[in-house]
Amino acid sequence: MNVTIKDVAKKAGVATSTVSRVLSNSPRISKATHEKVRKAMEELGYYPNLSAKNLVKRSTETLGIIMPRSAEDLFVNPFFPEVIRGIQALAQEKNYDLLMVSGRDEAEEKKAVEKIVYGKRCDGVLLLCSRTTDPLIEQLDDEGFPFVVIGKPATRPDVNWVDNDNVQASYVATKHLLDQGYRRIGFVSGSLSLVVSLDRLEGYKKALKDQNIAFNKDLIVYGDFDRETGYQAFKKLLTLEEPPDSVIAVDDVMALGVSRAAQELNLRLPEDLAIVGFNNTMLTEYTYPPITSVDIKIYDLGYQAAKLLINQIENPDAERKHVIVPTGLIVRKSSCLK
Amino acid sequence: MNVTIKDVAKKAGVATSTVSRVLSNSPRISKATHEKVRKAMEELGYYPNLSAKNLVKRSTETLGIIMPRSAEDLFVNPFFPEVIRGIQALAQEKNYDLLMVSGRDEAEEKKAVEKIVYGKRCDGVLLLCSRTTDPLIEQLDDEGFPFVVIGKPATRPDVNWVDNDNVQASYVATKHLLDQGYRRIGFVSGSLSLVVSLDRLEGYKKALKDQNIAFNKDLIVYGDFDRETGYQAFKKLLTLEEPPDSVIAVDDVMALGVSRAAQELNLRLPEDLAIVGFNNTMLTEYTYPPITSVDIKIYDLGYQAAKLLINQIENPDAERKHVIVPTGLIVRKSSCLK
DNA sequence: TTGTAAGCGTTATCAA
DNA sequence: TTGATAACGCTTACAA
Repeated sequence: MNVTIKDVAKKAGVATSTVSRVLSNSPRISKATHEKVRKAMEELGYYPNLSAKNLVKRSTETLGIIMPRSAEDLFVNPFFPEVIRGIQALAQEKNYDLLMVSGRDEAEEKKAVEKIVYGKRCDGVLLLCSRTTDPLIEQLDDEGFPFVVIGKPATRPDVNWVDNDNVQASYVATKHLLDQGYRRIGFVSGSLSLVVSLDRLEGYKKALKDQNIAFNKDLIVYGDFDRETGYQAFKKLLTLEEPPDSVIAVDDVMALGVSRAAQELNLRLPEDLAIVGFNNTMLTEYTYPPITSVDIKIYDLGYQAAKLLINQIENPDAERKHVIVPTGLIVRKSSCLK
Repeated sequence: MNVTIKDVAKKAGVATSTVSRVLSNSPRISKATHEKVRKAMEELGYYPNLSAKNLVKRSTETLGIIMPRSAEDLFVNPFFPEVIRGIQALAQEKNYDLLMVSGRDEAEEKKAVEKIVYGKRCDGVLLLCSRTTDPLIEQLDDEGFPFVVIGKPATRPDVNWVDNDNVQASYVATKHLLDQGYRRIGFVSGSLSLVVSLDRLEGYKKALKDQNIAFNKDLIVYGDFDRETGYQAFKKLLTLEEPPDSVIAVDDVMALGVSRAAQELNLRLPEDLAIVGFNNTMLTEYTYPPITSVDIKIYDLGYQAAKLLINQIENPDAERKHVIVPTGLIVRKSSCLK
């Protein structure tokens, strides 16, 4: 049989309310009874039933994480585990649990999210990037349910989000290549329907402009955040009359594809071609030479997102916030002539 | 204000128990009232409160996933996201939610697990491999709480687990190299305190024996499941008077380290050196040439583990089970002369 | 087929 | 500083 607060109360010779107070470390309790009750709990092996607690407290101390829908997003890109780590770190600190939600398609996902949101199984949810245009955002927003998006949403930029300054980050990356003497910088972008692609392209343009280098749209190619399309994108760049002397890819995975293509063609890195990626995942070390990458501080993104979310949960009237996580450029062999 | 079962009952002009029956699709309910109640729910925007349900049903339809403790395990090795995918797939099917648990150290983790287990926040837990010698296993086992380990535990091999036949898998990998004509096969192992390392070594030995090739312990070196130690391990093999003509690494990450070292030394793959890895992660495609790897079906491991766990939860007297997930060898360029 | 009412294990209010 | 007791929102005998 299960040991409940009642058993503890009986054993300690007090009322259940007293046990409850001990449980929540209420100050209105004498040291003596506190000890007495603690001892009874110990002896009986008591653990509070969280469902009961949640029911009456109308909160769960749980954050929902809406997972990327596609296997690729989840699996191929090492972004995901790292952002989870950051989220987990804060959750741990604040004593929150983490619930993972997913669905194979939009309908299934919607159902799953509604279940935990309206079912009050969590107090707020985190939306991992890649879904910055998700209808879910609007639904949650209209509902007034606490949530935070990792990655600035295109449709409702006024909701809570954490993101990098991608314009700035891309500017720095581009400037780095220019400083190294590269002049024809190819740009392997993701779909322009993603804010992140647009922003990074903008930073790239800005850096060129600052150095009075004309923007050449032939140098912009598009991939899909996977290795294969990075590979293809670079091959396309090579068909240009004047191929690039360097490449920025908006994701390490695509940068890896570029590196692979370059290797197959016996291009020397960085002499014949410099490569810069984004995200500073461990993938940068998975090729030779290692790849320079913009460190977007994935862990911090997760950590800050969780922090913001918990803050919103605990202060319902707090105003909405946008958190910018600073980036850095990690220079490695692939772009470093000197 | 929150809409509850009472509001629905009132609106539909029935008792709360009737609403509850509709909710659980009880057959003892007339079609007419069913419709009536459903309509009321619809109109009021009713969603069942899961805490209340869990409280009375004494179950949560939630599985706990005990995450790897170290960031490396979680992050560096792509095993993790893939096994989660498998778990998630089944959870989805069976309508279970997933709770992630972690702790930075053993004490913290223990507390977190106890909280959700004794707090009845989940009905069972999954232990991800890498912890096949965890004291947690014994604790949960003694407690009689449903759990499944991914990876056969060293200490209590009689608990529920799912794993591959690693002896067999390694046998096949070794035989493949022998069939290709390689004779001096280096073996980059993980720590021999792990069952998986022992098993894979055994399969290697067995294959050699079957071909009457003497086992040479100098060809066995040890790494730590990361790229750097794979790299170092291979360098060590090269100091042998007669270096290997091929290498099996018990993990793709280490195989990648070997590949890197070989590349730096201008060894041609597979002519000068063949490489075979384990796990068939996408990393095998991240180097040129792509690496042959034993596909241990990570997704299936997760899927089967969740299946076994849910079965144990729903049939408490079911006997313990060990599930073997079949492996395959994915031959790629790194080991394929022909 | 439906309704009544007693829990499930907590917290919170109000008295004492 | 403590104790009764009424919620919290649901399920489930038992009765009707």
